[in-house]
Amino acid sequence: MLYKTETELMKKAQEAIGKTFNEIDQHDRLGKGQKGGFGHIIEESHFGYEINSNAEPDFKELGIELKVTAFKKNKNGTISAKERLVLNIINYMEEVCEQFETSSFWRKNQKLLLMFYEWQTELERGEFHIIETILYKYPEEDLIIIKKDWEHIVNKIKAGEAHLLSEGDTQYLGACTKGANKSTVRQQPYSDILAPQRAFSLKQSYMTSIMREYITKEKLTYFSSKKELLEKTIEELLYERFVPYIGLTQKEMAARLDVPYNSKNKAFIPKIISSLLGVKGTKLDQIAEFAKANIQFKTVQLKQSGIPKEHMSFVNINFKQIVEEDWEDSYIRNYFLETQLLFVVFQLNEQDELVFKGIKLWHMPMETIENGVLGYWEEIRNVVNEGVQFEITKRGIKNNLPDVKFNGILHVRPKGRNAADKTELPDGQLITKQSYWLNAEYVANILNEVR
DNA sequence: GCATGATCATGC
DNA sequence: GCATGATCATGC
Repeated sequence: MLYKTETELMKKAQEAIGKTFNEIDQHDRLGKGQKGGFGHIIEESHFGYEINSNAEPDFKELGIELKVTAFKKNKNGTISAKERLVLNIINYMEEVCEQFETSSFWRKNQKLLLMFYEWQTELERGEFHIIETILYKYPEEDLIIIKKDWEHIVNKIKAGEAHLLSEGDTQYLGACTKGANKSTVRQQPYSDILAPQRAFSLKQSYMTSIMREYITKEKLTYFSSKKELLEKTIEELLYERFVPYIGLTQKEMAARLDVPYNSKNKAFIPKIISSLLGVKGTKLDQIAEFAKANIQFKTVQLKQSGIPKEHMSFVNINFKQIVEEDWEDSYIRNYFLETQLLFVVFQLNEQDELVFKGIKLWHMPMETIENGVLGYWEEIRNVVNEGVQFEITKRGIKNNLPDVKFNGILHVRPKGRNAADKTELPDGQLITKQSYWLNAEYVANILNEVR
């Protein structure tokens, strides 16, 4: 079946909206023991063409690649991409010979026919519905960044460091591992070290923003202009925006940016940030560059010694999940792989005022994730699997989860409404809600190079 | 003065 | 009511 125009193809695509995969599948691909994903079902049964794995786009006459991808509903009513969108495998030997315009990524993926289905854990796979379908062309602002990401990946291969590629290195376009297992490796041109096989991918955060734009109709705001993006990286633009305020107290910053100041209420800090970025009134998670690249901001208060006043908390641990997940798809690994933190750093001066010191855009190095964080994750699982031991002390209820001294990177500590705010462990015991915290000393080391 | 259990404030 | 970012409080 040939589709001659985009309109014709999209008309056909839209016929799938509202259908389940069971209704679409004509080749019993959902039956027991059958492999192959939803993409295969749509290709074969809905569009009626042969499955291939060419370097060319699926609908090659139109230069359109088909992708079937899932979103899930969050507890708060928003939606998120279930996963990153995995594109073509990177041939390290060949990609380095290309320009962006002739690259395998661009040739295959410049126009994407995206079909979104909702992932619902309580349903059988065949019961999932196609909810929306769109012909996606990258907005100009995004394409500038994607091109830089591609160049970053290729430059790393050119430096003989294909084995050191990491998803956290780039903003929207990533190089994610793809293979049967860790031993799936490939040759690289400028080093003898075999590198894990990787594919180009659109990051989960980037996919989430597409889905929110088209499914729940959310609008994002860019803080940077196309012109600026052409000349500078997001990181450079951020520094540029923040630099004029270095040395000012929080109160002075608020005054200069015309934001109401209240030393008791830290909510004015996000307001200061959106204001100095030039998008006053926009919530930080509605800033396009932040949402798409998954940049989360964190304020840090340094004591005069340069050590943060407090450890830094993250999400609460789901203990039932952590004992069941594999490391490769564990929550904490993915969080640090896919999240960039924007540290907004203040330091207490002699008058006990908080003075703006600078920012740092940071992601956790792969090595730290695969050693330190992995070790900590394993230890939590060990303790939970053996049954957490509690001890009542004068200061409260103590548990035997690995503490702040375990590896100098992160630890687990209570975080809830109060000590009675509890969650269930896999063995049925109750425990005060616990969160991951990055150790203050570790954060201090990260911030050594704050500009 | 840190370690660590407990708690606050806010937004949705 | 809950998640999240942030901070308090005190025994050691």
